[in-house]
Amino acid sequence: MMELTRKGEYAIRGIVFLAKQPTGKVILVSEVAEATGVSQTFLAKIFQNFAKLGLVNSFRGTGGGFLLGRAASKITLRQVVEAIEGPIIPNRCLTEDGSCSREAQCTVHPVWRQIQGEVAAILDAVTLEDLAKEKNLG
Amino acid sequence: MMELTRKGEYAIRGIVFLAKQPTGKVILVSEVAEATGVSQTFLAKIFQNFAKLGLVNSFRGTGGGFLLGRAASKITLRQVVEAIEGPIIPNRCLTEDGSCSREAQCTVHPVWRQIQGEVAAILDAVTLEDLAKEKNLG
DNA sequence: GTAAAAAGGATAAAAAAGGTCTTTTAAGGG
DNA sequence: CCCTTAAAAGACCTTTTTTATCCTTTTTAC
Repeated sequence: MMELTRKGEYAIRGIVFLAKQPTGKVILVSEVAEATGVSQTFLAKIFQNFAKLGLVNSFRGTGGGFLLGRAASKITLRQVVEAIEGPIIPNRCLTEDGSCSREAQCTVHPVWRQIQGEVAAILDAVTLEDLAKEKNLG
Repeated sequence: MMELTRKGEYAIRGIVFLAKQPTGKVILVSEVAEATGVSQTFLAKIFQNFAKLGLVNSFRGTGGGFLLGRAASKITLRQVVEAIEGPIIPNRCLTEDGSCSREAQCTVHPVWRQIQGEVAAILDAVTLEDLAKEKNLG
């Protein structure tokens, strides 16, 4: 349950790699793919997705590539995950207000809401800046 | 992300319906299916699954049917969800110790662990007894 | 023995995930 | 200013998973 897809996993690896680069440096998808061990074409699609949402900026043609769309400290893990996996929705009936005809009586409903809230809060609290830091070994 | 499948949703509806019945009363799958609005054959599979794990008891033949395998207060929502959806694993690398070669360096890892822990705790805290209670309206 | 009910196996349609191929855009040399 | 080449963007295809459905078998009460 609640498993991140490969796409989501690759997405995080890729954008964290970008976040580790010097500010303003343009990086090729091929570089990111090699460094993260992800298929280049698949990663390219993921980055397209990021670009549409402004999480990364892209430049086409010779000399093109990608860089972060804003400071690493201004991109949360939640934004990254939701860009690729869609909103955090543990159950269909939380998708839209009123879509769950049983909402008023449904005792499970508040549990999903609670999970949704907790997960969102955890992911909101982590930025790419945090993730790009080298971890203390030992 | 983290969406419960239909199967998981039906499973919860079905077993909560069982939990609402008088203790010891044997219920047909067809009854549960009708009451919950789920295809009978599909629900039957789900209940077979529950039976294997002892969450419900089943009786074959004439006069057969299902009832809870133990008191509703002793069955948690987590047990129900994991019976159908499998363990709560937000990322593949949490599946087994050592399976993530990057674990030591991976800065994302602790975030998934935290999510896993929070979600498990929320689901652990809810029992079928809680879910079977009529909700206060108004 | 017959009918009722769950168990189990096989199959199939639909959706999602994963991956590849073609097109468009842009830079730079001649 | 055109041609070539590098690179992202977008369209397309394949595989796997989900979501079922149907049919046969086993079990049990009467």
